[in-house]
Amino acid sequence: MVATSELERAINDRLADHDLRYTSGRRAIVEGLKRAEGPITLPELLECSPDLAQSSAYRNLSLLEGAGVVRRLVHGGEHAHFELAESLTEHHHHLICESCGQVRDITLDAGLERTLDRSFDELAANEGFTPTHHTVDVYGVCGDCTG
Amino acid sequence: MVATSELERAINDRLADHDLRYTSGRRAIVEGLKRAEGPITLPELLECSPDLAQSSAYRNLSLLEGAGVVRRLVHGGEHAHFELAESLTEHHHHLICESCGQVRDITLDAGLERTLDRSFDELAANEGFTPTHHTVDVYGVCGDCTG
DNA sequence: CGACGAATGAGAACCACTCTCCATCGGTGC
DNA sequence: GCACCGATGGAGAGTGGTTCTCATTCGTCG
Ligand SMILES: [Mn+2]
Ligand SMILES: [Mn+2]
Ligand SMILES: [Zn+2]
Ligand SMILES: [Zn+2]
Repeated sequence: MVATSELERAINDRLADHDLRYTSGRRAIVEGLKRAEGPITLPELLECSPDLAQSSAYRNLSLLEGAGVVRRLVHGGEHAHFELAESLTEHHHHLICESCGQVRDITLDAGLERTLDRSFDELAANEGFTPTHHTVDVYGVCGDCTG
Repeated sequence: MVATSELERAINDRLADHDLRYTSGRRAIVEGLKRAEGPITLPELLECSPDLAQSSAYRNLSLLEGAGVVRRLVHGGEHAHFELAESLTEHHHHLICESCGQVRDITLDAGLERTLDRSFDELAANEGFTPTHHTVDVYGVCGDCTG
């Protein structure tokens, strides 16, 4: 799930499964998300690919989300953030700067992830809840904002 | 931080610190949040206290949030959810139903919380990030929606 | 080429939430 | 009680990120 051509094929397959074409506009979005250091907002995406139309970018991000290619992160800030879906990259979590809104990826120890999953399964079972996935967000102030 | 009168006093103090009065409308909001089984949306809050004006409720929720009395939870759904701040209740996390949007509280084992905090401190230090708090959200389907 | 459905893009619409503005309230000093 | 004044409430307008509309363009398959 890491080699570029492999990733392109996986994306193509998921789009095909949803009767969607892998057009140049969609490819530009995926390229923008790949090039980014972490999750980015739509304005940031347009900045890096200025020939994308805003409405098309939003529409295609939603379609890509539905096809399991893109993940949307919604926090308190003004814009949602977008990144490639975990199934195309790897399971991870986020540092969120409460000052500038920047989001960065972090990866927890595999053992800790396993402990968390066990704990969630147990808690959820007690509530009649069927868990599918989880998110861990660490809020604070990033290095840029600390000065 | 549990006895009702103690809680009322704490809320009063925090409001006073922010030059805000503990008025009947704000008390109604706090009562609604206390009565609720978990985090609720503004429409749910108005349903339970129909004489609140929407604009006043939103304004007072924001003021209460600023005063550290209320916490706002923002997920992907259409409405934000509101609950009493953790410093007035206790640190906990959330189950989120992806079908109906309902949010329920869960509490992790204290040892696991400590492990998480250590892990976050370490990860954040490597990134020049200063963590202040964290959230853990477990997504899935609730019992009501499973049938 | 011709046809037809999918995709695009400019702008309108949506809607949760915030702001504006004025009436009212509540405390303070006289 | 009364005048004053900042805080509060309520109705409605405004904001802005995101989604929808619809006419046009594109891709694909005969
Ligand atoms: Mn990420
Ligand atoms: Mn909660
Ligand atoms: Zn920052
Ligand atoms: Zn549900």
